[in-house]
Amino acid sequence: MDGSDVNIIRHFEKYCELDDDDRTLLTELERHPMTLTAGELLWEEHQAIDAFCLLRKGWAYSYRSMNDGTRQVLDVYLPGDVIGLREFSFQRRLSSVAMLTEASLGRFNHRYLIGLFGSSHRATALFFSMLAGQQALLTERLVNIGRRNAREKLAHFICEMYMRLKRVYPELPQHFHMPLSQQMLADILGLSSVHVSRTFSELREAGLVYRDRNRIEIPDPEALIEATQFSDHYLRERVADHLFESGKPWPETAVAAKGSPVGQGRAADPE
Amino acid sequence: MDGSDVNIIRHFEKYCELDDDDRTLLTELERHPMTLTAGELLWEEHQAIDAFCLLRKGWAYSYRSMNDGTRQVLDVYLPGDVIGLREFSFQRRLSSVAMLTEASLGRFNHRYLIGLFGSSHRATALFFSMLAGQQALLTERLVNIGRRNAREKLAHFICEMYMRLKRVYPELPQHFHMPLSQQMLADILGLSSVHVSRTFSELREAGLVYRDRNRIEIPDPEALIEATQFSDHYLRERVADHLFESGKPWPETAVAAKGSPVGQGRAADPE
DNA sequence: CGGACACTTGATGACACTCAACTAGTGTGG
DNA sequence: CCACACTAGTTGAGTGTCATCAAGTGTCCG
Repeated sequence: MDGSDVNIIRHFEKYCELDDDDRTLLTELERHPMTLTAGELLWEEHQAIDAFCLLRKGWAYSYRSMNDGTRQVLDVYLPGDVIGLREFSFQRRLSSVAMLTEASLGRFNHRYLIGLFGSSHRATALFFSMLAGQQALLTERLVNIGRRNAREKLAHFICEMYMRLKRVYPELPQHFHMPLSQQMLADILGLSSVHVSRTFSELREAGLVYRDRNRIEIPDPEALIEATQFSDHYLRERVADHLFESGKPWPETAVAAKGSPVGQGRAADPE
Repeated sequence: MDGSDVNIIRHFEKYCELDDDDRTLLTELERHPMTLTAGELLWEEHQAIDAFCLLRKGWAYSYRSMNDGTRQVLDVYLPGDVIGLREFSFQRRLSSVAMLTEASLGRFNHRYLIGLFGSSHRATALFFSMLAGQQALLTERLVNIGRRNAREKLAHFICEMYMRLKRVYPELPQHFHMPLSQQMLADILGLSSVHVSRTFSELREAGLVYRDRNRIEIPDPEALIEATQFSDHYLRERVADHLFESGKPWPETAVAAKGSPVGQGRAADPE
């Protein structure tokens, strides 16, 4: 289950190879963890920015509150995720962050991050990669909210969580704990909580997803993936190691490729 | 008008201060531009990734195609924007990119970017900042699509474009050229083109936005901003210069702040 | 002049929202 | 141990926003 601790450094190495110096630099992130309880706020929209956080244990989420009292959840964070990276270049928080469970967090600030830029290409690439990965999650959620119906939205989201959890906990069985109320799911998916309830009933009747309180069971993952047309492309970020070998960079060697689209002619491999 | 060229380096300096070496490094990006015509594809989803692009002139957009033939637009790029950064750590394109107008692009690859990580903290921070800024745009669009009705969606989007254009072209008057068909707007906002048409009529009747083909006029920007509750927080990214001075980084000096949320007590200034 | 394309307008219906009543589980206090 | 409150979720009825389909207008362009 997800009570077991995640080895953060080992988790990072899924994104980008690291050497011993990198690892030493990054263990700093875990030196002075703080603990928050479920429901507690990490920070709120509009506050001055003074830190980023590495989520070591537990679940968290970020959200924007609307004037009419509704809200939109932007991210759900799992152990190993870095919170607040997106606000790197802003003066004030763009979203609030709160805990979904008891959680342990390591803090670090801009100077640490910029110091990292100076100390290690690989660590820099790692953070760049994590930011890119979060962005990929966001674009997928955008598609989900903009272009799918309630059933597809919910099924797709559950698929995504399943896949993300599997990445963090490779041994994850076909049932798992997902500490998200139906109201929270509604805030994530741009639905009403009532409709989330109905949609769960639909998925249960279709035999795709069973739910009991916060326990989710996916009897047949393949079937769910098929039903939602889920593709995990956007969850497979990894910085190829050979990129760090010194090689010929563009644009120095670029041939002016006037009029011919980049990559045109290189057809996508059949998956 | 937006026919006039944007000085890219000067544009970058709005995001992060640069020294002469940084500027020299970055001018490389413009050395071998390529030109694409309106409608032309830069790349397609699932293709192998071999480059990023700096948009020097013109407009572009990225999108995801759905199985049912609809699509979701993810970004609209303006001169000075970097395209494809989000795919930094992926093997294949997550979205297709096409031109909205004739456009000029500078290409660069991973090695150039990673080389930059080694050459300049400031340039690294600049790219980090651009990635963060694009993510902020995405989160705002997520809120827009998830939690607002058609009228608010359209008005908010027009506000956003107006503000973004003003950042690139400070002299922008209250009317401007926006090369987006109603179908395209529908694909951006998660609506149907028919409903976009109706919504434009509504905005016209409310006296908020007048439209003639691709020309948009905002007679009273203040009124529109007020009506949409628009806030430009998320467009104001900038890396503070003092962060580059050597100072005490966390987490080395972090005091374990057990149980007390980061930033708690620092109330947001009244805006 | 004809055809393509972008947009407009009307009619109809589906999907999801709101409101409201109800159930089940959980915690609290007497 | 039971009464009560509180929360999360379920279900039904009525409503509304927006999608879809279809017909029609205007403009551009050869």
